[in-house]
Amino acid sequence: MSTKRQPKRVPAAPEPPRAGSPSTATPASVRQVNRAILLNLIRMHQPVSRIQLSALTGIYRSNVSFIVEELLAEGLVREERGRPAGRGRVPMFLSLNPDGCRVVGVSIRAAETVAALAGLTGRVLDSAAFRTPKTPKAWLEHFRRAIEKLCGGARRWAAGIQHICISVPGMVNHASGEILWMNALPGYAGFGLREKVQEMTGVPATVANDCHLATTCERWMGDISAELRNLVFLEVGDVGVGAGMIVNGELCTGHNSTFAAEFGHMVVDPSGPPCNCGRRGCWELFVCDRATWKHFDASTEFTESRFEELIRQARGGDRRAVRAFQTTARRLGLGISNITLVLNPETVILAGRLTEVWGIIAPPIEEALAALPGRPRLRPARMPAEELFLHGAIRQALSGLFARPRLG
Amino acid sequence: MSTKRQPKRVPAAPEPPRAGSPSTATPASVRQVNRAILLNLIRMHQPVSRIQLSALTGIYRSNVSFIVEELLAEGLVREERGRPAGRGRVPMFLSLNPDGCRVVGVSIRAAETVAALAGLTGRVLDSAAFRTPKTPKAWLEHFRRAIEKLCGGARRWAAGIQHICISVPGMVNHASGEILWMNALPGYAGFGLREKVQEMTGVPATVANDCHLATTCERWMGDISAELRNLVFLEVGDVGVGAGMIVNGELCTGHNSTFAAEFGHMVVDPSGPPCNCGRRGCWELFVCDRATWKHFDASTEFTESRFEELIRQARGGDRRAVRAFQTTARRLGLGISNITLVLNPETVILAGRLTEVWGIIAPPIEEALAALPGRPRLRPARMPAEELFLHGAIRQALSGLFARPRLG
DNA sequence: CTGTTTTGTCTTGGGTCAAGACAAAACAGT
DNA sequence: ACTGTTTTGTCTTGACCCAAGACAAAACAG
Repeated sequence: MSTKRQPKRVPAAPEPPRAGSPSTATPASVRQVNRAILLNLIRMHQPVSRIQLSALTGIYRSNVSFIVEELLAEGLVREERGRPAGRGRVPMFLSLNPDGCRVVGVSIRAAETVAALAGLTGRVLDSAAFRTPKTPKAWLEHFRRAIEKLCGGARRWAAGIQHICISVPGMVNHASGEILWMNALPGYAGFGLREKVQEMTGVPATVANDCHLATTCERWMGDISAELRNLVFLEVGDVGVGAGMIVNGELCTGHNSTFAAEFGHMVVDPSGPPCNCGRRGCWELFVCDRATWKHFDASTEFTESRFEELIRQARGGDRRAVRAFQTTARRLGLGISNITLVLNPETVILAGRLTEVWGIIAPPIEEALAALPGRPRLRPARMPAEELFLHGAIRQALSGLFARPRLG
Repeated sequence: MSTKRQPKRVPAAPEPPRAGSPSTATPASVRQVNRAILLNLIRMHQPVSRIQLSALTGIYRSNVSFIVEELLAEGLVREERGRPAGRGRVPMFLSLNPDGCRVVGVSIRAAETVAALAGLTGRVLDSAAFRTPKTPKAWLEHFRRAIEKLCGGARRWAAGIQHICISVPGMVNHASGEILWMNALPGYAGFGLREKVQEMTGVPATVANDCHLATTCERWMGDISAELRNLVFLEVGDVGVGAGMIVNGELCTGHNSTFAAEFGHMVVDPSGPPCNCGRRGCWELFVCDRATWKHFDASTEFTESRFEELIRQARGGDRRAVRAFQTTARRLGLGISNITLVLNPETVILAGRLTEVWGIIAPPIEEALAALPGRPRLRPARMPAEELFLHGAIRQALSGLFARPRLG
């Protein structure tokens, strides 16, 4: 009989740390840490051989094999024969098993809600959308039908879904999963979204701010070489600025898990126009799309179609349109300068429709940053904001599998 | 022959993580984590028995004993017989051994430099001061003599000192230990302070920004019950505002380890007076002591003695003096509001001479914060800023012994 | 067909912790 | 004084985890 050691088959339920006491380490936490490191490396380098993982981490060959065996047994990782390259034994290539788990990411927007089913790699397998209703109760009913559609009918109701994460365009309590308020949908304020969704589906759920999810999503998709430990994400919208920030490699959600990075409401001019937050001269009043429109034509009202036309004109080289965006960009530069002085991020990521005229807005912003000591890299988001929110939710729903335990 | 397990006697040299690769966990890192947790708990709860430590952490009795044995062997912890309380075996009380190690904390100020010798508990055993010279070369010479005095003469030169940490009132590169610039002492710009000190003394050294050290010091001294994971420290000085911030339990030093939390240079009024940072309307122009003096009497120059007189008058109830501080407090409130919206800290700590009139400045600040969603606690620093800088340096010099390893 | 190289598996040994038996030292009650 | 109870700490055992290296498998080179 072989004495070959066998990996435990745990369902990978990450235990919450005992409240109050510092989370101590046990021999098992060593495995949790290394396992998470390897799973992340497989995600980033796939397809990858065991020996490459060993070289990347410093973990010994034999132990890489042992941990990978556990991942294979759980179905998170897939193995296939690699191609012979030069002499030597042919390596086995490891990659994430897209069918290793099923999660649902949901993005609530003022007009529409989208729910997407995704596998372990985060690729969307199927999605369902509905007009966002005015009341959370009606939303729940629509959401039930969307989930049924994604799962292939009421029969297989929520079968196999491991986690649901919901992106909310407003302030939420990340800890309790409660919506505190949404500008566009006041009827949802105070709604215990997470609890209701969990009750209905029987699946663990998470609720988070849209821009916070976008921030972690940008990092998730980031370069392999340069791990971003300090970055700021800014989404310029019609009437405001949403934002998220990663400090020392961790998303900042504030001490009571409700908000942080509300850069839009920094006062940059105490004698400026009143903001509906109750103060005067908030930054977002100067840089949102409405403000850009006002710079262009103060006499007519802002509408989406007019703004799109403005973008087209600016791209076409229309002087007045270009100047409107330049004015906004200078004010963006002022605020980003403030942010840089406070956080000294490595990268500032900009999202929103005005990134469609990146060639126009980037120079004035860079100019404002030029004189600063720790000048950050500036770049547009990798995809439109709406997609970032949805993919951020999917990523967050998957994060339990990839997260390292906190020790100490 | 006994098979009793014996603790390794390692000199506790924390290995730097291999650059580039994520730091993996080994069975040894488990011990490092738990050892750090126990040492911190002994510091905070001393005198404390092994059984109490076991209850606080969840680490089993036997293992607490095993780890404590290691700490005793290294001389970091001291054991004494506790008092019998009720029946049962008399517990042994553990506490930090003040003579367990020797470190030196140094605070460079514009006028004076102070060097202090301290033991494991952080209590100052002896100190030496000298006028800060204009050039770093002369400073090094003075510093050598100060160290000699602290060590009891040239004979026992730097003997037994485990670490030196130097607080600098300016911008430094925490990673390289280089001074980038100091407002008050321009001659030091570009000086590789850490390397020079290490060369001269043969002792590992750290160089850090004064307010960053004060920030971690306030946390170190913080309540046992409420571990502060998000706090902001602000020091209002003659001409500027220094600051530090802790996010998710970690000090934020920015992506290139040079600065962060430069709240003083947030622009709060783009049409305000010019700042010597090259921009206009920086916050510190409105809230520094000079600004307060100007609110009181714009016709005469600011001097230290006049400002002290102003404080006395305000404390005495002089209407005009009180109003000058109230004006400053309102502008402080504006900036702290901005900071709150960005960081959502649990606590904001204020230091500087204007905290001597806390009863006058606190209400206007609280008023500005009242309407915010995540209203932070506001409190004055536990000790004068100069002492915080020095004790912060001492604490930082000790931190290697108390820090947990980073895993992942 | 043999030697070399590369990749992965299996065995061994050491570190770490949890669990519980055991010892020591106090008090309570008789 | 003596015994039982309670509390604290020590020692032993077993399980988990990793590093190191022997060994096996599978390719190419000559």
